[in-house]
This record gives sequence, structure tokens and C-alpha cells, in this order.
Amino acid sequence: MSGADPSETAIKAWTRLVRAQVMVLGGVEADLKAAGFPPLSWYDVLLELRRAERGLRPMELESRLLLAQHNVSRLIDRLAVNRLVRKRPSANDGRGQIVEITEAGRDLLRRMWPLYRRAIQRHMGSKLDAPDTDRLARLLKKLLA
Amino acid sequence: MSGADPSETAIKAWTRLVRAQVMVLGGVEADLKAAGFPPLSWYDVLLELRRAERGLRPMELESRLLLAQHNVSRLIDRLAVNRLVRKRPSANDGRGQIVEITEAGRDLLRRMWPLYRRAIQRHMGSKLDAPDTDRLARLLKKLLA
DNA sequence: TCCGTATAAATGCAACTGCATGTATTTAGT
DNA sequence: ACTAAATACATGCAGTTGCATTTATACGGA
Repeated sequence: MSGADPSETAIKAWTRLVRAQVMVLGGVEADLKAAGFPPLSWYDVLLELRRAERGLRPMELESRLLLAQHNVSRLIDRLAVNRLVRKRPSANDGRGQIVEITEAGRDLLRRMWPLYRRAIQRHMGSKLDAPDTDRLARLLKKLLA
Repeated sequence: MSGADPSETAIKAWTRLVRAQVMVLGGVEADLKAAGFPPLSWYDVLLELRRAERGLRPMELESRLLLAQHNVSRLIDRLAVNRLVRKRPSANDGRGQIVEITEAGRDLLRRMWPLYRRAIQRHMGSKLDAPDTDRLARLLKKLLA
């Protein structure tokens, strides 16, 4: 299947992917919000920053999170206002910033994860058995390759 | 797998689903936008309206498209401003509206579909062979059940 | 019939996103 | 070294979304 037109099956898969986005991603987001937590985008940024111990440049976050430049800029702003990250000028590039996670940011990650984990289980894990989950993960990997 | 915590595999599947949302859905949206077409949400509304020949109530669109009430209200407004749909009061419910697709709306659907189809193929169909596409469609169906 | 409650849809306001542009700094060509 | 082009990031503005509230109509019980 690599012709110019998608098969009927591909279209089915497409519509279900769209719906899964609304139901599963939307569901997890809603669970987090209902518990008073910030959106997943905050979590994603903080997680990347915790992984990269040395801090990250905004443009690195941009490519890792597949976000537009201006969105990264403002997302970082919001996180900085809430003292979850800290910005400092880059030593070797006067145009650049280095963004680091703060202790409050680490704490938020720690507090969010148990609920996030449960939300993933509720909206995804509980719908598929282990072999199916594995199959789905593999297929999505191919899709993203 | 129905315990309280998701398996590592479930988490893998989750992160890939998130990424697929950005890459695949984002990719298709971008293709349409690049061709000067309105967002997919417009297409979705028009498609539902064309299927339901008699027109639909906003609340019916709401449940079919899994959108929030206020978003449907404004989405319809925008479509109506562009003469793609028409609103008229419901005969048997004074609170209600009936939304119908116009000829211009049908025309937009016809003009968008070839490109939409190609975008689906590009971002999904071409990444998976026929059996894998079928498997993905089945797994997503389970996920949505 | 009248009244309280539920439902359908719209809307004011704040937050967020996209797009284009602006500002500062680095890099490359001469 | 000097200037043009590229890069990193920020920002003004318009469009979109979420949330709470409002308006209008329908319904159900006394």
C-alpha cells in the first residue's frame, strides 16, 4: 500500500486515530485538570528538562517536543512565572537562553506522575490486554518511523 | 492488564500515541492548510451534515464530533458566515436550531477530499502495509470501545 | 394553569495558539 | 574589520478555545 490513494482500511484507521486523540488524550488531560494540575505540555517540558540535567536551549525543547518556536517561548514564560523553570543567558551564545528546571518543577513532576500514570491506565492500559498493547506500540512506532 | 498502574508497554504506547497525534494529525492539517483549505474541524462538520440529509441540531453535532457545546456554537457561526452552512429555527423545539449544509459547503467537501485523501495516504497509508494498517485499525477500535 | 427545573444555544472574558514581524547576536564572505 | 545573511528568541495581533454565565424555551408536578 504505497499508491497515491489510501485504502479504505487506511481511512478507517485514520478516523479512529483522530477519535483516539480526542478520547484518550483528551481524557487524560481532563483527568489531570480535574485534579488541579496544569496541562500535559507543562509536564512534557519539565520532563525533558529533568532528563537533560544541564538545562536546555529553547530550540532544543522545540525539536524534542515538536512545538513551534513562539509556543516554546511562551510556554517557558508561563513556567518561569510559576517558578517551575529558571532562565539564564547562554554563556557561549549571546542570543541564547538556558532553561533549567527548579526544585518546584521537580516537585510538580513528582506530584503529577501518580495521577498521570493512573490516567494512562484508565484511558489506555485498561482497554487493551498486554499483547494488544504491545502490538499497538509497535504499530505506532512504524507509523512514526 | 487492568491493574491500577499501566505497564511499561502501555506507557510506550501512550507516548507514541501522543507523538502520532502531533506528526500524523498535525501533518494532515498542515497539508490542507498549505493548500489554502480550512481546518479539519470544518470538514468534519460538513461531512456530518452531508450524511444527515435532514440537517442536524447543534447538540447532535456536539455528540458526534465530541466537541464542547460552546465550540460547536461558534464553529457553526464561522461556517455560516462563510455560507457553508445555513441555520434555521427548529420547528418543534423553539430553543433549537437546525443546521444544514449549503451547496457551497458540498462543493468545499468535494474540493477538499482529493487532497485530504492524499494527505492521509502520505502521513498514514504509506507508513504501514495493508496487514499492519488493518491491525492498527482493529486495535484502535478496541481502544475506543 | 403556574412554577420550579432542565435543556438548547449563545456570549463575555481570559487563556492559548498561529502568524508575521522585530530585536539581538552570531556567522560568513570579502 | 565590515557588511549581509542567518540564527535565537521575543512579541503584537488576530483567531480559537475553555469556562462560566445568560437567555430562551420546554417539561413535569402540584
